Amino acid sequence: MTQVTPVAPPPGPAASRETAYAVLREQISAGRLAPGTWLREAALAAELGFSRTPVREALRTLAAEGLVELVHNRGARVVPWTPTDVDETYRLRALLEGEAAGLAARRATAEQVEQMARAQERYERSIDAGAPAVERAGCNDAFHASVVAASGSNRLPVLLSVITSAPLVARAIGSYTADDLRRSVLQHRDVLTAVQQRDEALAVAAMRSHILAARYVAIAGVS
Amino acid sequence: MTQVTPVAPPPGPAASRETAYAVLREQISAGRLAPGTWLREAALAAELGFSRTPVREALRTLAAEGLVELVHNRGARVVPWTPTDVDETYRLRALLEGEAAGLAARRATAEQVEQMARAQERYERSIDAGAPAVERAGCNDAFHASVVAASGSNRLPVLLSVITSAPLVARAIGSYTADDLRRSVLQHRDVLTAVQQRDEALAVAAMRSHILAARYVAIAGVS
DNA sequence: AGGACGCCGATCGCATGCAATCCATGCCTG
DNA sequence: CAGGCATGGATTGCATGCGATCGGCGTCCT
Repeated sequence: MTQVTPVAPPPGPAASRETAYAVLREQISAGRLAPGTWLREAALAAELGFSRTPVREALRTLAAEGLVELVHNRGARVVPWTPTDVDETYRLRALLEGEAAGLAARRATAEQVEQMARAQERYERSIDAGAPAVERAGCNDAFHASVVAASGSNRLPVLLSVITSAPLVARAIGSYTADDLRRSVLQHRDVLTAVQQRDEALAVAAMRSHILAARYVAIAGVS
Repeated sequence: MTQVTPVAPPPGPAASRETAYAVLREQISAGRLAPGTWLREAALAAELGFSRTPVREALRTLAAEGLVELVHNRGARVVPWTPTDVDETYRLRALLEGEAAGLAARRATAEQVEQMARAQERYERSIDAGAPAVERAGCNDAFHASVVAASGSNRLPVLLSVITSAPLVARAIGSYTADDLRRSVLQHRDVLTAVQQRDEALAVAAMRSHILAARYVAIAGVS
């Protein structure tokens, strides 16, 4: 079986469950745990140094997000990502994040717009500096998160977390060409400008086209 | 504390967890467990006749769906539904179910279209027969579910289950006027026709307007 | 009297044990 | 030799116990 990273004993409340969740999610989405791999509670608990309970709860969370599939008395199996899945995910992201951008344009506070602008600045700097893919991906995530936060919706973050596989996006960003990166930056800027100008239609359209365009790179990443 | 229905010992695998989940979800969404109520694992376990483990997992699922809020060392608190929440939920449903209807128009199989037609027939019959609200709501759900199924998407059902509170919808349908019911039936027919005619634009628009219109009744139901 | 500190109870987080269930393997039978 | 069946092992589902942590309340000090 593929080895999962052994981790140090963590502090804080609910730390074991969250650590198990974070480790598994990272390993699965990064592809280190191949699709089809069986994840056994006891084995994971032993490797992570926890008991079965937190591992079990982490697996249930992952199952709710669709990353693994629970089979009674068999264990949890990593579900495979087909190009169709990625396509579907990105289309839904475009729908939901487009809505988020539109809401942000309508009702973001000055503070939230400021947050978006800072995130965008960091994103541009990380690209100009030729930062490693994981850092660029983090800055990209931060910008998207700032838009969702600026939407003021309580449910959009939940829905997006269900369908957005961060490491999948990271892998896609890692394989961006120079042109892809430039386009990504400029599309982010369009979204930012739209929100600053309270241009709802542009905000929706810019975010939608940004994600629908990124879709192709992401699809290529899994096929 | 509000009493939860004591239930008989259930059969089958994972029965305790699923029963606890079903009971709690029903009680919460129907309003028998008032918003703000604290749900304690030990107390629920005692009332339901299970141990804390399945209750605990049920609560985590409910928290993931946003029905309750977990607070460390305090318990789970029933999250209140404000008119704003209902509005937001219905807008997102309109977005997602509109997408579902569009996809259905594009790629539903003959079998799936047949399913939709049957569900619609049952809905119309239940209304003509003056069936009780809970049955009308069930038929309504069945139609919407048939559209989502016809979309062929694996993720739309998951996303919709996260934001759709069935009993909330049921309560709204219970307070429909005769005109509301007629409108609902006719809008369903528009969706069905659109899918049959492979008219994607109409499918999206009809479903969206159907849900956005129903929104006002639902909002009135919680305020 | 007002505020801060410390103790105590309540509650969750995690560990572990037991029982039920399912799959696979090997044997027996036709 | 093929098919069905019984048995054993592996795995999850659930129960329960213990420790950690947080909130509430009383008390003491200022």
